[in-house]
Amino acid sequence: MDPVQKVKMSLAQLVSEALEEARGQKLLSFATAPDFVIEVPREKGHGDFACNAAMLLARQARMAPRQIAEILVGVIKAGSLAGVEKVEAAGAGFINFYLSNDWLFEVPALVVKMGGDYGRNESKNQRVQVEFVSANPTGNLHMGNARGGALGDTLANILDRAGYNVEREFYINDAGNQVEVFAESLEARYLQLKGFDVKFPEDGYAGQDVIETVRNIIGAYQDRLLDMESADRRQIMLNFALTEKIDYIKNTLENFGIKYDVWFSERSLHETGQVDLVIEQLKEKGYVYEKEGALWFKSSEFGDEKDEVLKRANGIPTYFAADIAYHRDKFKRGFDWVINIWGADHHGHVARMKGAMQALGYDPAALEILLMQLVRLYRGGTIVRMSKRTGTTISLDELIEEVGRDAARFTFVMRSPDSHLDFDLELAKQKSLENPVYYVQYAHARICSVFRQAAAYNATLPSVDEVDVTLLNEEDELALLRKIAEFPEEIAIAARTVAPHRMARYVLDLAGLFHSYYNHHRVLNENPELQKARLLLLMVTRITIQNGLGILGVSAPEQM
RNA sequence: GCGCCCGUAGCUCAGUCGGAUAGAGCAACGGUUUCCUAAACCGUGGGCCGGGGGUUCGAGUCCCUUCGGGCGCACCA
Repeated sequence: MDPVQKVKMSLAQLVSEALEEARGQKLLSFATAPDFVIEVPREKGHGDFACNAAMLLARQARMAPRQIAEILVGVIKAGSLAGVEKVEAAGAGFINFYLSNDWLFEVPALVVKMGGDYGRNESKNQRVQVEFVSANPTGNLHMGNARGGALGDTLANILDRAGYNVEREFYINDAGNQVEVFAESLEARYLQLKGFDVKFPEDGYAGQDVIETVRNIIGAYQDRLLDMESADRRQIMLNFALTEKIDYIKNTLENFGIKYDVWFSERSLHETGQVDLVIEQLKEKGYVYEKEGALWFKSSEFGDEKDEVLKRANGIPTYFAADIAYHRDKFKRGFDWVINIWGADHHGHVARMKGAMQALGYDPAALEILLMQLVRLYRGGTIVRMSKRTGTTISLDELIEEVGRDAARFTFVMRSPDSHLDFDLELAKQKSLENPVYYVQYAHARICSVFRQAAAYNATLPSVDEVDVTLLNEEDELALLRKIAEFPEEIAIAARTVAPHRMARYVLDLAGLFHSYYNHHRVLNENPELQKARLLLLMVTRITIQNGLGILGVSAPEQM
């Protein structure tokens, strides 16, 4: 059980009882008990935990918060809860609790017992789906896809540890207009390579990688595509290219540490008639009208700026229509929570997609769209311009090649999704404590190094029951234990607030506390009992760092 | 023009439901050190949380307004 949660719950119980007691003794008068919280005060001088019940009750009880706090403190029996050493009213009306360190001393045994599962919250019996990257299978993966990948996979890991049943999904945009253009581009390149003077489509895919793909097609088909109806030729080329591109995407993402549970094809939605079906459903519900030959969805009724076309005048459904069918399908699959990670340039779609779900009778709040801002690449101080025209664009493969998967993943999740990300390639490669990834990994390696050193002295790692954990009474040691104790709660918060970057910060903070501790105290020392206790502290620090890095998809090396 | 996101220390950024004296890293300045993993460690300075108004016991956080930056506003995706 989450150690912090455990303490908070017993303190909350204490406060609830005090409230009832005070009401019973006619010291306070209120109808409903306030929805107070037990929190960790920012200031150390304000105790270990604090409660805001008195402030929340002020209006109802018609009494100054400070006075209420004092009444409650008077009612709480000092010795009524083991480990509570002092309770006092403070500040504007806080109730501060000062605890003995006993609750922290329970932490190491718990961490050792749970091992790789330390941090995991109880099962929620809820299914959540995270859909991310979903890059067009018409080109390379770029930095936006990379950030989305790191964020999505980390978020999925967080949700998993937070007790959800998680599925990762990739939506393959293998239908629609862009795919047509892609096919035309392939055909044009093919004919050009075969010596025909055909002009390349105006908005075609002009990248070098498309030419590569066409070379591969020629390798497979030689001249056999020449004497063929254009439509047939395009179909063959398209199927080949999509397969190749999807394989490429799959491989690259696997190199990045990402494995999907489901690869969902947009084309399948069209083929099974689900796109037309969903348009019909919306029509029946009265959210569709015809204008200038096209079918429109009344998204403006759901807070969108304007209505949106579902089916063009030429009879072809839009991407939006397919996307509605897709999201309907997600809900039909029974997910309690559906999360999408989109680039901020798609924010305009949020309102209408939620609106469409609402129109279909689903809860729009169950659809969560995490928007992420764009990425700017730097090399040292100078920005790396990402231009397809000049060919200076950096793909995810190249990034992994240059800085490594660990540094790339960490850097992408380090910042809040809604903050622009400056990715410094030089910093990410740097082997110094200034590099955040290195800083955290080094903490882990350092612990392993101490263990190796201990082994060289013939000191084995202690088992929990042979250690007197109360010897860990240095400020630094207690701070480390407290941080470790907070890990499960941190996971819960990161999940609840859909904030993958919190995990990176947590692990940085933890590593910082460890480095600082390491610099001040000898683990391997002349006092055998103290040495055992400190080795145990390092063991649980290591487990927590390992688990944290695991969530981030970053390796925890034993040596650096 | 309308909508969304951002604006916090010199720089890059944190800051769960509103909580007590707003934090971290880097840079700057001062000092210590060569010790289980390596130029590391300790300390100091630095802020009208873009501006203004409001809500309340209490606002970086919520509401309104204004300024600045990014993005979006197709029968593209």
